[in-house]
Amino acid sequence: MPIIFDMVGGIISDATVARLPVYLRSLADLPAAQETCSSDQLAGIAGVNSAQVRKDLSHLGSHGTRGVGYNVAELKAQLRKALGLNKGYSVVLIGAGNLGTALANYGGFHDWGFEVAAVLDSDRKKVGRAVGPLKVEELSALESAVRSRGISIGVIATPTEAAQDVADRLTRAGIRSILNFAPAVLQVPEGVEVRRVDLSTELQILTYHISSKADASS
Amino acid sequence: MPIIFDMVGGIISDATVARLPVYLRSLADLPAAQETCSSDQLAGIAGVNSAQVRKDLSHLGSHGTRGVGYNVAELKAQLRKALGLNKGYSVVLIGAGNLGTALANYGGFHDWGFEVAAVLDSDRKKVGRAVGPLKVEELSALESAVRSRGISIGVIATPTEAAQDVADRLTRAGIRSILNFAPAVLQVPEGVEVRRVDLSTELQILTYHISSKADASS
DNA sequence: TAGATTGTTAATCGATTAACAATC
DNA sequence: TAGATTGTTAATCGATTAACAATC
Repeated sequence: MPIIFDMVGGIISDATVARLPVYLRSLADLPAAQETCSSDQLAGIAGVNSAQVRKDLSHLGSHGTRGVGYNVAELKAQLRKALGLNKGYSVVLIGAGNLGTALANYGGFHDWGFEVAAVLDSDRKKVGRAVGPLKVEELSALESAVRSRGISIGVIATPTEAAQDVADRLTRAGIRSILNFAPAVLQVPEGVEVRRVDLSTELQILTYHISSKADASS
Repeated sequence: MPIIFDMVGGIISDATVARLPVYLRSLADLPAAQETCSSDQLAGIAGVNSAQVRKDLSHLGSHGTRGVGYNVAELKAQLRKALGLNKGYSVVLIGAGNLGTALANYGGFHDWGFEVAAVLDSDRKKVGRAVGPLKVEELSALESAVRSRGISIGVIATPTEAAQDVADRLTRAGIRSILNFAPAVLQVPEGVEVRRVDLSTELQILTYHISSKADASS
């Protein structure tokens, strides 16, 4: 389990880190005029316990005001800073199929300072095709693209069979952060972080609950 | 926290349920000839502790054989059954943009018995457009589609602003399981399960680690 | 039998949350 | 001041895992 030292010298757990983007997102749902926000209100929007909000935010060295709450603008800035969103990040996207194309065109990327700097595909037929402002490149261009364009994040949107090979290439090129949309469980060296986003896993978790509710009521 | 009774009358935690699809997926990575699989091997592929594998599988009423391991085919069948994958599920997809189209065309759906039975969009310009074997329909067709086509799962692939309204419509139509790709935190009534899949959240978790590693080494 | 591996217990570990003193 | 809300402690709760008897 990765343990990261925060600014105060303590630790921020994975669970807390995973909630920070949700808080940031939740703050956007507040009325624009609202300058201050209580842990209770934020908890309501984010769907968590208010003590948890306060505890999570205390890791940021965030300073709310007792009796008042958190300054919304300040809190947003602190969350952005904690998440490292003050820098820009270049992303390489591998796989220019349906999903890859959708991801490359996804506007939400830019809002948080992410830029798709390269789209690669091993399929010769896709190479050269336009994807947003980019052209699909050969997969063999991966290493040079990563190095020359300062890419720090790899997004895998290939078929399952290709995912492990792509992950290997990414780690060999020095990438330490991978977002994997292929329904594969990747093996990567120590120090490389993989986040797996899998549509079928999510659907299967839903169906588990559907079918166990049906069982319970029969 | 939703607590579900399993076949043995005990409970299966959310964490365990979330690992079941990963085990199922991991079994596919075994050599085709391999008939039996130990918890240790499965743990290696799935990236978890072997005691956890055994504990998780024990909830299924699964019966491995001491000294031998788990019968692969049998275990697959048990996982599928536990996840409710023996039934088919009809899915309504709302939002026929880049992501929605990619999801509708995603082949992995079918592999697990999911069928996209309707694609809806509130944008008149998209209505009528072909998406795979379907035609995009008006959002107002939601309720009748859900009822007449036996739809039990809603997938939201709309812009953020529209997501809450769509969630409201889905729950009003009787949907109890929602997969939400919009970067919104949805408010839904008790008993409705929402799973949120958010690209920017995932990327932000990655950047947290990138930037905190950079801090630690400076 | 000896070796392997499960199923399960008990210990550990970590995460959540209630509660409340501090304080705006 | 009185009311509100934070920051933090301590209690609870739950999840992970080491360990090992059971047993193939």
